[in-house]
Amino acid sequence: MGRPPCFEKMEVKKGPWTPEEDIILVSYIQQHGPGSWRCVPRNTGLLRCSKSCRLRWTNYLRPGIKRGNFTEHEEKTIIHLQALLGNRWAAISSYLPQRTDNDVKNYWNTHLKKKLNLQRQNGITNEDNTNMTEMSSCDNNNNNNNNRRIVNKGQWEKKLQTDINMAKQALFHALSLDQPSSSIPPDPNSPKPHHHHSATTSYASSTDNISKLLQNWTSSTSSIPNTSSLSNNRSSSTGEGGVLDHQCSLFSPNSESGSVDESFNMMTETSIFKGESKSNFDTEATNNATTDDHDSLSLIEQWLY
DNA sequence: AATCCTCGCAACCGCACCTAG
DNA sequence: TCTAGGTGCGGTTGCGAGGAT
Repeated sequence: MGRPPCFEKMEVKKGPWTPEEDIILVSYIQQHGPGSWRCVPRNTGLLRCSKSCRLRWTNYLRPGIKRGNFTEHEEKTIIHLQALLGNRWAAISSYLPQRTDNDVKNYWNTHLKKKLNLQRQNGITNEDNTNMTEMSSCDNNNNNNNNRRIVNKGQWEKKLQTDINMAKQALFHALSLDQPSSSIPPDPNSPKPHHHHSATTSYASSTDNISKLLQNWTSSTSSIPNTSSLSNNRSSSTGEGGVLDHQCSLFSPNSESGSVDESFNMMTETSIFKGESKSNFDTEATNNATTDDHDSLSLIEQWLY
């Protein structure tokens, strides 16, 4: 029973992705849009499992991904949301459209957790850091609050409960609006809020990662891999850097503009991956976004910061 | 210069949920 | 309604880079 398989089982390759594989995947997604991951390996000839393709796209190749150091703003957001939501990285990262859940998770595990533990041990006193300590004590994996020197348990629980109630109110307010809006963070309790949202939100905003990748690759080799998807791609562009040219023509030239709102506007205007963006964002609804949306968002932000 | 150690990140794995047939 | 494919998410691992010895 069940629906028929999209492709027969085949040998899968594991380990790091090569630039050639990246290009194949990117060019395929350019043509077909993200989704139907099960069919990607068969249609592209990639010897990768569908999961691997999806992961590579969402965590690395997807345009608009911001790499490098986290800002203080982002750090605070993660700390607060982690305290509120626990280790729900997809939900947390949906508040940081330029960051992937994997990035957030890694950053938490490698930096923030350590940082917070250190501060806890040092018995920090300033208010901001105290808040961080309080919040971190909610870490699902760190339930040992034995070292906390801040306030007594009753006090911080009370404070936390107040914070959670405020957040709930803000979220309820935001989500109870009639139309969806890109400026409203998705419901963190929603089971699948992340990938489509963040992917499309920033989709047209930046192609830095892919452009750099392609530039490096095209400069290091004189021939494009001979795959059907690539040859199709090249047919629609000119010259040696066909794939890159194609990308540049598709994506926004304002790759350095960091604004999420700008990115979203660009996305709605120049929607490329129609399947993905259409299913998750109604352009009309976005254009009709009211000032209430902004009020709601600012309420959440007020609480956060 | 060689070896060891630590850290950060990309990728994999397994589970849960959703959905088409 | 049941079943199996498809997808998303969180935890974990493995590897490479850089620093320390």
